[in-house]
Amino acid sequence: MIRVFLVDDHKILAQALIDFLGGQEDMKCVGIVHSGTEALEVIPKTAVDVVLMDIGLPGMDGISCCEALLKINDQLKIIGLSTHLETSIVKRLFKAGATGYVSKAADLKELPVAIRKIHEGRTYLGEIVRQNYLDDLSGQGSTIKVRQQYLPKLTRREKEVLGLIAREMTTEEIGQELFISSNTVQTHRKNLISKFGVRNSVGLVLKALELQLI
Amino acid sequence: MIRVFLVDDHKILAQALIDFLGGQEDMKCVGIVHSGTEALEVIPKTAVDVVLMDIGLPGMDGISCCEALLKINDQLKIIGLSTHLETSIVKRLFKAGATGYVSKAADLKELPVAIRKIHEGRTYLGEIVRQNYLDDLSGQGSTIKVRQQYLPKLTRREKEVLGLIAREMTTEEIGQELFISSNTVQTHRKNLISKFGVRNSVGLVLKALELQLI
DNA sequence: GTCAAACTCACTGAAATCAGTGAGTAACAG
DNA sequence: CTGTTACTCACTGATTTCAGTGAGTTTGAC
Repeated sequence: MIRVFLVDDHKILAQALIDFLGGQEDMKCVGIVHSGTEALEVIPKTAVDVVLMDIGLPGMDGISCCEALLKINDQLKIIGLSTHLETSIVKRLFKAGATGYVSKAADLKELPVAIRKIHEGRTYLGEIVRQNYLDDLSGQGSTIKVRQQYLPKLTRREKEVLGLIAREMTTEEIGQELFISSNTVQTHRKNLISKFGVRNSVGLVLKALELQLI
Repeated sequence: MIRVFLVDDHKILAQALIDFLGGQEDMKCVGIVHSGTEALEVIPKTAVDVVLMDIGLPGMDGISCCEALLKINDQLKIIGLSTHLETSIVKRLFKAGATGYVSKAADLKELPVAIRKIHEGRTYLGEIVRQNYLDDLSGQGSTIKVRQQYLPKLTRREKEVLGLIAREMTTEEIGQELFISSNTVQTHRKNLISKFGVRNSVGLVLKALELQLI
C-alpha cells in the first residue's frame, strides 16, 4: 500500500484527487494540506511514501518546499504537479530533488502509473520527455538531470551497511559497528551488489555517491 | 569512539555543538576551551583525536594555534571552523596543517561526516569545493592548491591502474587491459594504497574521485 | 655513465570479498 | 490468520585483495 500525501491549494481538485486515489487498490491518501508551510509542518510527522506537490502554491512555492522536505527526509518521493508544462520549471523541480512530474492537463490515468513508478524508486516524466527531446533538437542543451534515476529501493539496514562500506570498513568492523554478525553484513553486501547490478564494493561506493549517502 | 575537542569562543554555538556531537554514537566531546592559549595548555594533556577549531578566535588566532598544536603533536587532526568562507584564510589553514574545513553556515549534518573523514586520515573540504569551482569559472585563478599538497604524486601507470580499479575491474582484468602481469598491477595497487594512506580499494576510489580521475 | 625513478615481475601467506543456498524470526498489512 | 518484507545468521567454496619482500629492466636527467 502506497501512502500518498497531497499538497495543493485548489481544494476542489484536491478532493477529486483524493477520491480518485481512493479508487486505486494499492494506494491511499494519508493526508492533505493546502500550503507549503503546512506541508513542512505535517509531512515530517506523517508516514508517507509519495508526496504529490502542486508547484504553483501561494506563499512558499512548491520547489522550495520540495527542497526543504527532502532535507528533512531524503527518502521521500515527490511528484510535482502543475497546470502548464514549462521545461525550465521542471528542471528546477528535479534539481530540487523531485523524481516525477505530472501535468494537470494530463489524463488522470497517468497519475497512478506515475505514483507506482516513483514509489519503486524510478522516475516519471510523462509528456516532458517529448518536450525535452524537442528542446535538445533545438540545441538548447536543456536535458533534465534526474536524481536517482535507476536506483533501486534500499532498506534501512542496507543503507547503513552501504554507508559503512563506503568508509573503508571491513565486513567484520561493520558487524561490530551495527551489533550484528559479519555473516549478516555479508548478506546485506551481497544484496546490495545484486540490487545495483555492480560487480564489487567499488561499484557500491560509486552508487553510494549517486545516492548521496556519503 | 572518536574523541573530539572543541576550541570556540562562541559559547552558545559551542554548547550546541557539544549536544549535537553527543547525539552521534561514534564520537564524544572530551573537552572544550574558549581561546587559543587555553587550547595550547589543555589539549597536549588530553587524549584527543580530532580538534574542532574556530579560526576567528580572539587573541591568538586559530591558524597560529593550529600550527603550534601540530608542532607538539603531529598526529592531531584539526578541522577549521569559520563563519565566512574566505579562500585565502582556508589556504593558510591548510598550510598550517589542518586537514579539514567546515563553514559554520554549512548544514550541521556535514560536521560528523567531516569528523569521521578527518579521523580516518582523509581531508574534508565541504563547500570549498564548490567555491573553488566557482572561482575557476570566474577565471580568478585563485584556486586552492590543497590537492597537490595533500594528495601524493602518482606516476602515469598508477593513475591508469587507479582509474581502472574505479571502474570495478579486477586486478586480472586490469593486467589484460594494460598488457602487464597481474602481479604488476598488484604492486601498483599496493603502492597506491600506501601512498594515499587508505585501507583498501574503496578508499582508492574515493581518492580517485578527489583527483577527478573518474 | 651514473643515478634515481618508474616499471616490471614473482612468491608467500593471511585476510577479505564474492557467490550460492537455506532458513528462522519479527513486524506489518490485508 | 496469512502472506510479505526486512532482518538475521550460517556454511561452503572460489576468487580477490592485502601485505611484505626482493629483484631485474627501462628511461631520462645530470
